[in-house]
Amino acid sequence: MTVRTRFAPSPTGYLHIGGARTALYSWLYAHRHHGVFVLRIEDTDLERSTTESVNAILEAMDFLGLSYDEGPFYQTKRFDRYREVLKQMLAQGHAYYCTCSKEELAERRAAQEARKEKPRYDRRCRNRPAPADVSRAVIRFKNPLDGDVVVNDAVKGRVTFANDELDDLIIARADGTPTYNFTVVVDDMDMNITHVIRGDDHLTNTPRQINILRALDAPLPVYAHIPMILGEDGARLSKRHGAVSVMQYHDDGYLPEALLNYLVRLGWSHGDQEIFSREEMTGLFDIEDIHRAAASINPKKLLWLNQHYLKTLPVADVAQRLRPFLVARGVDPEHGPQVDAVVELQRERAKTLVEMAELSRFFFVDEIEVTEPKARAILATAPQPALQAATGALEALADWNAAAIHDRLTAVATEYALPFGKLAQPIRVAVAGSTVSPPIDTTLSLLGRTRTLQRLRAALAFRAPTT
RNA sequence: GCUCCCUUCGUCUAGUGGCCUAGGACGCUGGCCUCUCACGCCGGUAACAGGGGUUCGAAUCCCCUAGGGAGCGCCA
Repeated sequence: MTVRTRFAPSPTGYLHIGGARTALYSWLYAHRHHGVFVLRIEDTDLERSTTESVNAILEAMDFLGLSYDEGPFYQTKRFDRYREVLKQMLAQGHAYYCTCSKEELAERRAAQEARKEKPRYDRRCRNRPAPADVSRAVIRFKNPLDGDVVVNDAVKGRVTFANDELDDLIIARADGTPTYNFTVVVDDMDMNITHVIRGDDHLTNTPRQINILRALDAPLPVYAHIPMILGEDGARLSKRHGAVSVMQYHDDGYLPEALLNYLVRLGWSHGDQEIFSREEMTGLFDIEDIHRAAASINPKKLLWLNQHYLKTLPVADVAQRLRPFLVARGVDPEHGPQVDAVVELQRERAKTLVEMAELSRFFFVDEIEVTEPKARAILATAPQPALQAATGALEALADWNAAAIHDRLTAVATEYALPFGKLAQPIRVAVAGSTVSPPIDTTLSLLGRTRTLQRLRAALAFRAPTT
């Protein structure tokens, strides 16, 4: 039997980090077993579902490279099928019409809560004959009254629920539209889903779904309820916790490789291994190795992984991804050194593409500004004669390369009895506009003779009026 | 309130009765390297929620307590 997994988001917002991990695990499990990964959009809540959300989710899946073999299927396009199953269940006595109004239900619920009871439907319509007018009635599932439902969860183990804890849930609204617990069951059945991997907030829904599946005489899938992801402070993830949207991470300069690696390790492990390529995780992933407890997000570790991939991915690849970030900062990547060479230099000092773009800006613009007070101070107190000598020496340099530049600067420093740093720092500020840059020789060689000399002269002039 | 789930360093985790005076990673931190910032390398810090059992032996098995989480919708 081929493994078939699915990811079934509801389009009521963007794809966040928790959903992405659920999708990843389902994707990995399907690929690991040469199975099929299905994408299904659960949009039966007409009020809250939007096409913008659908697009946002699709975009995020694409960014992460979580391709689906089937779908996206939309539940709103399957209403005929749901109606058909509803009709069948009614006919077979597995479901019944209920005419209790929302208000009545709310009243009874409040009363139950006041009595400190578990709020649940009292089944008063269960044994009544079907009402003549069905237009305002909902349809409820006739849950078994006694016995237990055992969920053999692949992550949590054997979990038992008593049927008398479960009430008769609504499977179709008064307007005829089906509800979640019913549509998942029908879809998982129709789509032959063999492994349901989802957040453990669904664990308590599972016995109801199993009961419906049994009423439909359908085989049960394997369930794997993975723990939730918590925010940094251990509280449930929410929009208030910052960049939880996958595409926000994209915008912040994170690589999908890093995100995937971070996510796969959040709740799953393979011994002490930390770094997993997509191929490795696909080959190694197993539900058995999923951790049972909730995990808190650790942004610093994600950052570390991101830099790891910036450092180890092919230079040309990183350069290609850096370009849009340069452009977004008003920089023309063609108006300066080879982006590949810049990446080579910056990737061990930047943790994100955003940071890399900002650190590299000075290579591509015509005019730089020195705004940092510390940088300005260095220019103001620079050893003028040495700086002048260095400018001259560089101007006279035959071959403009890092080694030659280094030789000259060392010679000038020695001549003026300066530690190398005393000469390198003012030059650095002059050309990069900052106290921080890659090594001065490689920086100058990449920047090019013209821009280097322009900026050195500007720096000398900057000092001139104040002397 | 009821039902269910969870509990190893700050965080992610290894660990499935002796290999554990509990390992790795991120972070933090001391040092080395050094023209700045980084990278890299070497070292340090820090945990089995608590209490009872079972056992020759328990992070690992059982029970209780505490704490955290989820569900209890004509949301998904």
